Amino acid sequence: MTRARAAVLSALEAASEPLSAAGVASRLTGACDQATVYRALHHLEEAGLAESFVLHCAMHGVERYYAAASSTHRHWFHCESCHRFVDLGECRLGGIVSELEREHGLRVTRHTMYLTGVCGDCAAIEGGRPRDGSRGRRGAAT
Amino acid sequence: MTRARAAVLSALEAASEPLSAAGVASRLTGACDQATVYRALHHLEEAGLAESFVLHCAMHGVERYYAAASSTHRHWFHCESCHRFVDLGECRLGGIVSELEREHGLRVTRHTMYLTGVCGDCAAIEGGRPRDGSRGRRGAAT
DNA sequence: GTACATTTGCGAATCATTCGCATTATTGTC
DNA sequence: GACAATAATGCGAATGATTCGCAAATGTAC
Repeated sequence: MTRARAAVLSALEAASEPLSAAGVASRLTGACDQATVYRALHHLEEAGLAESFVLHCAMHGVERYYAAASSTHRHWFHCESCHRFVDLGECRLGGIVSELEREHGLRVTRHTMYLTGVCGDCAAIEGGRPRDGSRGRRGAAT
Repeated sequence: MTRARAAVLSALEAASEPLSAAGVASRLTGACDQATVYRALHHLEEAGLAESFVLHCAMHGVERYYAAASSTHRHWFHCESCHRFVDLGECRLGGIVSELEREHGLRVTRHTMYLTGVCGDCAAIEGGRPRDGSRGRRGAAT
């Protein structure tokens, strides 16, 4: 594995939540080019070392987020107030997915699922700004 | 409701599957500006008349797809061969979502779920091009 | 260590989506 | 039905994530 790819993979593994390409790039000290980050992320996903999904959030717009692949497929919750992710743990959709697969005669190769709303921390602060609201790049948080 | 918004809404209602902004625009005879289509789609979604999700497909790239809101929340399957959507019917995630909400102390306001793979028709054609593969705009179907 | 195959950097290009602003359509009110 | 106030539309340009082309640099097999 090349240096750039290894660096991108460790960034994903070190993170406690999915990272966008920009998020990965900002964590790479020996900065490598953004095109390389994108290519590395593609490569890691194809190699089964990372999983990704596309999510829209008011603060960051539409971006693809990557997480290092764990032993089991996982899903995430995204807080629309603090813009952090909460790990929802192992996927529980197996039953529903195979049910739908059977009922509709499909061959499902992949599924995407994520929840959005307000996390416990932010809910506790009664709709105000959470304790860590300092992560955005692009404004627009109404 | 203005003419443009009404036109966009009927396009969504007439379609048997979710449409991207480009898809809506291409079905509007008395063509209105693309910016207007985007604004109308936003408006309809805010008004609860449409639902949307962002999906990536090899042929069309990342796009947001809109469907006229029916009485119940629905989910879709996207075929990676013919690039059509299959309606999976009423959402069955209620149980799982509230379970996760409780377990993680979240307030879930929205969830996104979709399946991708090969639909029955395409599977029957053994990996070949399906009967209707003539819908793409941007190349890249490897 | 050499030669060949890959990957990286850099800069420019794409593509969906959004913005600014002047013009036009809607809508409630007389 | 005409009028004023408000919101929506068209047009053109801008934005932001992502991708491409190509030359230089790195990784890998022998």
